[in-house]
Amino acid sequence: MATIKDVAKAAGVSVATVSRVINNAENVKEETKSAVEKAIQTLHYSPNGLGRNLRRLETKRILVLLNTISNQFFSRVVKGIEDKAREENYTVMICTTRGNRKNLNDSIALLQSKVVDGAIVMTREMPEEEFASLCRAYPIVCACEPWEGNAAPRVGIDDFTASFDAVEFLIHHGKEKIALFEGGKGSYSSYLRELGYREALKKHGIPIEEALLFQEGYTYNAGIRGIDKLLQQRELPQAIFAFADSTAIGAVKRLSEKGISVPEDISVMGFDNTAVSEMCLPSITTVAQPQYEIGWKAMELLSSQLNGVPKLKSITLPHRLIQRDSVK
Amino acid sequence: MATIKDVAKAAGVSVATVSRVINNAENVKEETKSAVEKAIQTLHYSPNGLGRNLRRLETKRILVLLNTISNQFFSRVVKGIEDKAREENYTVMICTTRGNRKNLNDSIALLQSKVVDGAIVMTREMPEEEFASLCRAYPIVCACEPWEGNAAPRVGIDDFTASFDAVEFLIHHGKEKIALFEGGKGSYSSYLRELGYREALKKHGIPIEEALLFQEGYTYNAGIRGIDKLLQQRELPQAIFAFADSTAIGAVKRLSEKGISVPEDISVMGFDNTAVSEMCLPSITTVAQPQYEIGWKAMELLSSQLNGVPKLKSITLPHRLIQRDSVK
DNA sequence: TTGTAAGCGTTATCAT
DNA sequence: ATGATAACGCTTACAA
Repeated sequence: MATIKDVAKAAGVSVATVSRVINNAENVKEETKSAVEKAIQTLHYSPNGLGRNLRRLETKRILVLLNTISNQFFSRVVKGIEDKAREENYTVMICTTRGNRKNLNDSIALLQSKVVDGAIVMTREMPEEEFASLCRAYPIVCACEPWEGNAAPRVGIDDFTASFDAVEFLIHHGKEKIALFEGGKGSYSSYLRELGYREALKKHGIPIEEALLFQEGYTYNAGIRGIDKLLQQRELPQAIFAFADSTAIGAVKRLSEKGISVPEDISVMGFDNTAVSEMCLPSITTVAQPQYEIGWKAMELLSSQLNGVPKLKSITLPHRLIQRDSVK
Repeated sequence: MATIKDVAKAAGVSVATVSRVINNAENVKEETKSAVEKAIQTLHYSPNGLGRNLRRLETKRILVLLNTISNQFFSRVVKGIEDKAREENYTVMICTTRGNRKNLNDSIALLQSKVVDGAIVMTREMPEEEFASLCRAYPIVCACEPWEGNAAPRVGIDDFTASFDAVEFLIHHGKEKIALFEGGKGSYSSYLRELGYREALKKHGIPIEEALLFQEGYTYNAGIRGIDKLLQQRELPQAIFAFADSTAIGAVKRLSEKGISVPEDISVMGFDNTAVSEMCLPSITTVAQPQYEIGWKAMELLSSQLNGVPKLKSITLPHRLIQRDSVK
């Protein structure tokens, strides 16, 4: 590969001049400029980003940290991040942890070793305190997943209230016995949503049955498993509130296999308003999160942080209920 | 941020020694080593990757180039890539083009500027010849999307035969009038699959009706649009073969809205065997691609290329038919 | 076992 | 308008 030196030699100028041409500096004679450009052409020269980054101590790249990319919900958030990033001339690189601590460490190494300027983090495979100290050390913004700390700003919805609203909606539709398919013990968003559920039932004087709470995770198979457990109980609830659309869809699927139809026999409510929730039959009534905007705002916070603005506050964006066919 | 110099000073040694400690070199006295490690601790030092990469002229990172991450099909391929990459000590970074030429250029810049060592490309937003010259210049492996050139190896299925087999399967189920929901004019995989369709009909002496071929793309909405166009024709076909599961699901959805049920009134066949094809109602009979293995093999080819092995041949992996409920 | 110093490919400062 | 040259942070001969 040709380097800046080769180009300089070929064009009969100094490396400084070549650098000026590459970076569109004002003060280069038209003649010299074209000579350099010609040399660049013939040598197929392309500046080495590592050298440039090293010198400038910035990369104009940011990292998006996800558990997995096979998740419709996050992919829409990423779109928001990407669009805002483009506007600010950042390149977005996505890394996935797949729930694996080693992968997480590798990704964090990208921050430490300055391969990226900052990160937007949507997964939390790390002890709280450790994560907090990372946030203090590097430009980091959290998206979606809430946490108790505040070492980094977070952009997302109010999980408690969103859940509260959804449950109240079900209650207004005459449901009292409502099963919860939650996101799993480790998830703080799930924890907050459970609190919202409890509060809503309490407000309406409905007793809470702990046997109706299932901690199977945010996946499709969680819905399958949840139904299998639920069917072992002696009475079916009137509704199921799943904390992810795919879980809701898994539930609908298993119910239908068992000859129970939604929404005639039981109502099912999802969460996230991902594309599938509209695609499936019946379409899923769900709590919409403004995914795209969450991503956009997160990137906005990160970029201002990278431009020296002191760490900004967290942002809570509005959720809303989407009525479709799975709740009657 | 502390640099290697600061550590050297703090530990009272040279930078070379610090470097040795960082890289676990053999010949460092235990005593010196622990002194350096202590200095690293107190200074919160972490080596700057840019300097290291610049010196080594390699990054141990590879790029995965996708159109979008909101695609179940590709996310499974990426998993295969990631797992193999981990085994070989590479970090995977994903960039998306979103069909935008500028984004593609940004991503390619990562190759040119040596931010990554090589790339696995699954999108083709570029004139053939231009892409070929890129492939000659950098370590690149293609996955999934076939192309006529061979400047880079490609890992994927035999699209022609896969389609041929699927159509013959439909014919064996008594379908003769089969509509095709294709991937769009620009897609070479779609083109090959159409050829497979034509060949299968020809073999069984079934005349081809050009009016049954729809070029709406690989998306859910393509399925919706396809049905709307199809319903304007005077007679419904006996089957629809969609070149993507999500397109098949879109078709099923629209059909059901129009009171036409699958598979009773019409059969629908998908392609890819993505998770949703199993999740929806009815579940979709489809052509399975070994996504995970495609990703794994692609990474295998890339890594051998990065290790100096001359460019290897393309690999064709087997497809298979998955019978579910959408074809009767 | 350790240190010195060159060099990786840039950019930026300071002369000229 | 252009050129020398010193960084940027690291690794690695080569010397000691």
